[in-house]
Amino acid sequence: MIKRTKGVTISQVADAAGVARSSVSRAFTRPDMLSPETVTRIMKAAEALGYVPNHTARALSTGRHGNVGLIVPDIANPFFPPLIQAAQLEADRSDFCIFLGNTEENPKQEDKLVGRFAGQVEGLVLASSRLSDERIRAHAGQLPLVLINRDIDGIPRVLIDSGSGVREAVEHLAQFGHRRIVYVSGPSNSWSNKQRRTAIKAAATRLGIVVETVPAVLASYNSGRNAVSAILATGATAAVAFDDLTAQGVLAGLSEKRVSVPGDFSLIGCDDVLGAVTYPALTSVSNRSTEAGRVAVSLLLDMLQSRAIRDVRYVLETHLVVRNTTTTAR
Amino acid sequence: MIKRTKGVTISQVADAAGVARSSVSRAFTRPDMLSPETVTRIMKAAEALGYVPNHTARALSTGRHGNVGLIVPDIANPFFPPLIQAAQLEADRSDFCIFLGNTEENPKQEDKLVGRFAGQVEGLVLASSRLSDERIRAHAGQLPLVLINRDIDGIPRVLIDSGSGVREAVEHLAQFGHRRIVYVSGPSNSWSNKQRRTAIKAAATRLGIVVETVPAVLASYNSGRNAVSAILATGATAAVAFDDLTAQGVLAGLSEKRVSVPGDFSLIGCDDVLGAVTYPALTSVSNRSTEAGRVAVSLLLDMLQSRAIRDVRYVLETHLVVRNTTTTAR
DNA sequence: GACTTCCATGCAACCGGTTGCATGTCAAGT
DNA sequence: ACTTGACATGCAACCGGTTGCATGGAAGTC
Repeated sequence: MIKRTKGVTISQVADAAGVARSSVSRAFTRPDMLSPETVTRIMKAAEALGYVPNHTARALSTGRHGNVGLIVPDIANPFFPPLIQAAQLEADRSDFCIFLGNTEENPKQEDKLVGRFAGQVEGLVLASSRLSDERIRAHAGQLPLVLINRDIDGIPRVLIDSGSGVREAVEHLAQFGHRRIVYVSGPSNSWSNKQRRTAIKAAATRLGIVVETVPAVLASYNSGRNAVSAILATGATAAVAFDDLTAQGVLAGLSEKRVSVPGDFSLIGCDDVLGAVTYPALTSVSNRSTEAGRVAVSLLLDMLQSRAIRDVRYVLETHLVVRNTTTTAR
Repeated sequence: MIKRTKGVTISQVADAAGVARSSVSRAFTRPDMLSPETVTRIMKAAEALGYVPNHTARALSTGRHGNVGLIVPDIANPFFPPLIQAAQLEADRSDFCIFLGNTEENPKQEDKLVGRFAGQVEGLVLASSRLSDERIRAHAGQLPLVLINRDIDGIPRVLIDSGSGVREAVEHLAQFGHRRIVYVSGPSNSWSNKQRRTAIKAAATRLGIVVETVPAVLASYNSGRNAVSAILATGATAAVAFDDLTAQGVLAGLSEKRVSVPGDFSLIGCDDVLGAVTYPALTSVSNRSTEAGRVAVSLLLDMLQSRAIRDVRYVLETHLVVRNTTTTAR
């Protein structure tokens, strides 16, 4: 049977070392203020007792928790894990901890999480937030906030410009002679979705190509698969999907309907999260989620240190990664 | 420019409502102790000032943080997101928050995270921990701990018994006439890896089948792919991989080498995280990670409430899910 | 040897809540 | 009318640290 040791406090260490509580505190936070002998004596006593500073108490008196929150809509979406990892790594470099929240694409849950985190983190990164501008502004009034893939004036933000990559995608299809294409859209309250749709329309118009939009509701394999009938009904010869997951679903749906890719139909994903693991390997718009995670946290820590709110707008460009799901129009 | 509002404290609310601080506190935590009129008066004042209780201060005096930690080795591994989601959902039902940590498969990082979390959570779930038994025991002495896929006496644990499914996998291959198979192993410090290897050997021995082990170092697409030459060199006609990701890598490697699956070679994954999205759809051992996450958190919350440490050993059975990567031995 | 300086350390207030106990009030019981 | 008790509220200590200021002793200066 394992038994729990109750916490050793600073007072016990102080008694053991024969000093005041304040000295123990200083031994840990500002050892330069104490004589070296006192520090070692305190440290020895602390070690012997197994003392470990109480994070909560420290946070209460200093107002510094040493953690930042990161909220994402869906951990299961392969777009986010690299972003999370990079954020964690960057936070780690400054001895900060990341608290991760998953909202299941649900604004109410997101709101709740932000409120819940607010008291225990020094700042927050909201990735692909599904909240309204108003709610985000309100939260930004409470604590330092950095946004990823959400463009709101006055709030520091890191934007992955899939526009550049999507433009290349449309040009790529145009070169292959496609004249009628489909955009398989994602979540309607997603900033990226809006951005991609806009970029596709603009590029297509410029090149004299017709674009139709087929909604896939969620960014997922199944909604992509379910969208296939609608896609084929448009008579298009190629599609660009909101993301790789959706594209993968479309790929599966097409194969079920005996539509060969790229022979009969060309397909392009977005975010390049699947690499070459689909069959055939998916042509996709590159992803900068790792940089986005890193930059967002770095920006946030910067704000915390300088206690200033900057109106930063950091844009990361993307490009088309050509693989095997695109070819000449039938 | 957004400006930050500094926190409203309980004293300000007390002054505004003309009551003592303790009454404000009670209005929020035990309103039944106060007269209804006082409660509404306090609530009105709190509302007007925009008061929100300070989580840290509360945690300091009550010792209850209202969060539990969840530490996983690799968020990017599709085995974990469903587990994380389920854990979060279960925690939510009791108004607990999940703090997620990612260790990048690194025991040192894991140790650090546990220490870091220890002060801010009431309990911890370690999923597929890469720590030594000693370290885990040491941590269990500090705070309530529940393990997933790690079997240590005296510490509550939830185990996904892939043994049952793996046994079915071997029997399935035996029925198809395979006499020589390979186990593509995973991380050496993974409990699941050990469990699976043992189960395969046992089942194979019983059925008179030869098993060779080829290591894939990490549980990943690339290590699976890189293991292919070694796999083929054994002369085996089928393989069981540590997990689906590894299997997917093997699948890709085989296809590169023009070895057709299942025609020339049969392949079985583990954890069934890819569903039917590979091509051909992967036969795999089912996964109970959702239940594992839910049960682990529920167990932990239970421990927190009853302040007792139970020696629970919760086992979840698995089964073979047959798809299209297995057939008669060549 | 007296006076200033500086450094190491202690004292006590503070962070923002919670909670056991004391106090005061009012209504019911006898 | 006096006791009793229930109930609403306030007081003050406490959770475990941090930090501005006071203090005392040793070293430095003339």
